Amino acid sequence: MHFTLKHLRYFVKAGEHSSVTRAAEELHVSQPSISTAILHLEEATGLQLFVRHHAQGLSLTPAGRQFILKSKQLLLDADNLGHYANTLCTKIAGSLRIVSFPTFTPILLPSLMKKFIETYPEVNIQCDESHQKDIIQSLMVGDYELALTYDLQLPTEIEFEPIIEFPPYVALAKDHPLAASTELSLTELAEYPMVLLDWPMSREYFFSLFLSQDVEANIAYRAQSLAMVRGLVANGFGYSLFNTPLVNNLALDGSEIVAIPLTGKLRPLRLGVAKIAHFRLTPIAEAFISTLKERAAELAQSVFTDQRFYKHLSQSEESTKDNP
Amino acid sequence: MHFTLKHLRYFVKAGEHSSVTRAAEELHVSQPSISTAILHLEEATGLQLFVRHHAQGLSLTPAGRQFILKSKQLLLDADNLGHYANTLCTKIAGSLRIVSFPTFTPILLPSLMKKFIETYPEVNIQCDESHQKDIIQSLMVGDYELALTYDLQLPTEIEFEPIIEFPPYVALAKDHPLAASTELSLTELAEYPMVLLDWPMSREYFFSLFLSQDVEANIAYRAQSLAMVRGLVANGFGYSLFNTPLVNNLALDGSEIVAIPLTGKLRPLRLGVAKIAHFRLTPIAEAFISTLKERAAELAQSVFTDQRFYKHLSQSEESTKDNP
DNA sequence: ACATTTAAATCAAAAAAAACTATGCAAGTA
DNA sequence: TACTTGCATAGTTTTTTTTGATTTAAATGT
Repeated sequence: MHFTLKHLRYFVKAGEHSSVTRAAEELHVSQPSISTAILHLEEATGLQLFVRHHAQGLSLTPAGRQFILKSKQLLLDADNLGHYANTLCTKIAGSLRIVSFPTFTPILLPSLMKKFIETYPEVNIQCDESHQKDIIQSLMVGDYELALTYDLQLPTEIEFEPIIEFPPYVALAKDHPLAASTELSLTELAEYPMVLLDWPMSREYFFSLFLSQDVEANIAYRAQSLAMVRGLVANGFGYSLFNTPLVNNLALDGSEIVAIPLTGKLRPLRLGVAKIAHFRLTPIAEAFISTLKERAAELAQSVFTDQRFYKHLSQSEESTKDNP
Repeated sequence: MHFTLKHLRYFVKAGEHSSVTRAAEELHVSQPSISTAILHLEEATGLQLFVRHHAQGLSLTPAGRQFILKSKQLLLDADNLGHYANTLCTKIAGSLRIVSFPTFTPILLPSLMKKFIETYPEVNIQCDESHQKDIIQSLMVGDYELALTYDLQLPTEIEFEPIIEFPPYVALAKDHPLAASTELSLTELAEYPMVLLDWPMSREYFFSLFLSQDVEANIAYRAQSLAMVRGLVANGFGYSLFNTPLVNNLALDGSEIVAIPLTGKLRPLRLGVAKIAHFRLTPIAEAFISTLKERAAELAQSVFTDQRFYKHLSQSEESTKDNP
């Protein structure tokens, strides 16, 4: 025989008042409900919890006194669990786990997380990086509540809300023959050697761009990291196509890169938040999304704008780097 | 909306197995039971606990992962409460509260408690002293589980099990005119001054003895403590009637007392254990009663026997005190 | 590509638990 | 002695839980 929290609640109230009737009043139930609950509990525990006094209530036995203490504690714990659940789903406190696609993560997330933590200091953010397939997989399994990624290869079970649009652009070494162009087409580029970011989803995306222009890319080098692609481009191994803003035009070895806009109708990449469809987000996640939107708007006004069109980028580069 | 321990149990099992079906199997309930319990819990907490996967179970959300941890803890606490109750009503460990009548308490209890604690070192005994009225009162209110007292003035709600019988005897100063008698009757004593232990129940008992012999006592002094009665008797203020064995024949000031048996049909006092009728005793109390019975048997073979008949007492006194 | 399997949600019906009203009973109170 | 108090019990009704059957939708196998 098992006891329930309700049994304990009834018992504790009766014990506190030394009265079944008063417990019933206070709990807004009938007197027999309390009475039978106590009987049940005595049966379940094998303890005699009360001494009954005719016409004047009841009083706890020594065993009952010992048992009521622990019972109160358990009820408190149960209430706390309820409150905890409530906190999890209403208060902006606790922890948030997100995954993000690696290209823009180091550009976007550090400042975003900083801003978020300033507003909600009680939140602990864990942000991991994964490729699209793993992002989707771990979202589905519940390892993360949210993902920041591109709207590519998403299954129908994943809901996507776009935030920023990134058109592709060309990245060249400063001394590349085409480095002085104000804009370029994929057709013009095709004959030059290209450095490819050889990641599952990115690879297919770049190929699709060339396909849409009916040309074929001349892949000279493949690299497995963005830093390596930048390094190869800056050192003249070829051009490359990027979507995420360049922001900083130096490769890790200090050599310079130039960004040039592309002509032609090319599908841009849309960065946004992905989550499981019809998934009820915690308020932490909701808050994170709105902070992200604010931050995206800010960035669109500053660094990202310069990047999106070559003019802006070159202006900012000329003013920031070449002039002084 | 409230959740129950059962809901938590179902949820935790499902979470542990990432499967409603397997949880149902393990808990020997149907699959819909688990399913609805989880739904209910999600409703009650406002949390999305699981991500559902068609045809391959479900997985905990980050919030669900946080919630399941605390849920497991609460379930453990609940189980522990059950075990605790079980311990209280089966294991000889914990605490025992008893009351005892003051006349024999300092003679009987110290050695009895020592013996009991040696066998059951995990028990903590609290033994208080009270007069009969308070003993009964506090038993009824559940302040104590057991009482050690005499079978006098007990209401029907109190169940009494006799353990030892104490006939009354006379206590005299060593130099009292009657000190050499081998036995005495109340009629012989009546003319001498008597020292009365002036306690509620004791008083009535001693009077009833005289009443049964159709004589009246000559109360010269009244005292409110046994030690004082012994002192007065030893210093020649009068004789007194005792029931509890003398054991040690010295008053607190070192003067000596002599014990002499009484003739005539005199109601003895029966010492025993009292508890509320139909009250389910804890195993600690049960164990205590059997230890008490053993100890009573031992004492009846030694000190108490010498006391009950004057011959034995004087022998032991002569051999122990006068000879060396 | 289609059938089969897997596993959760849903539905309606049955069973169990809990609640209520009314009543009984024993002791205290007027 | 009649009246009140307060817990226990009985019988009913309501609510909750459980269940078997069915549905749904994705994964798996041929």
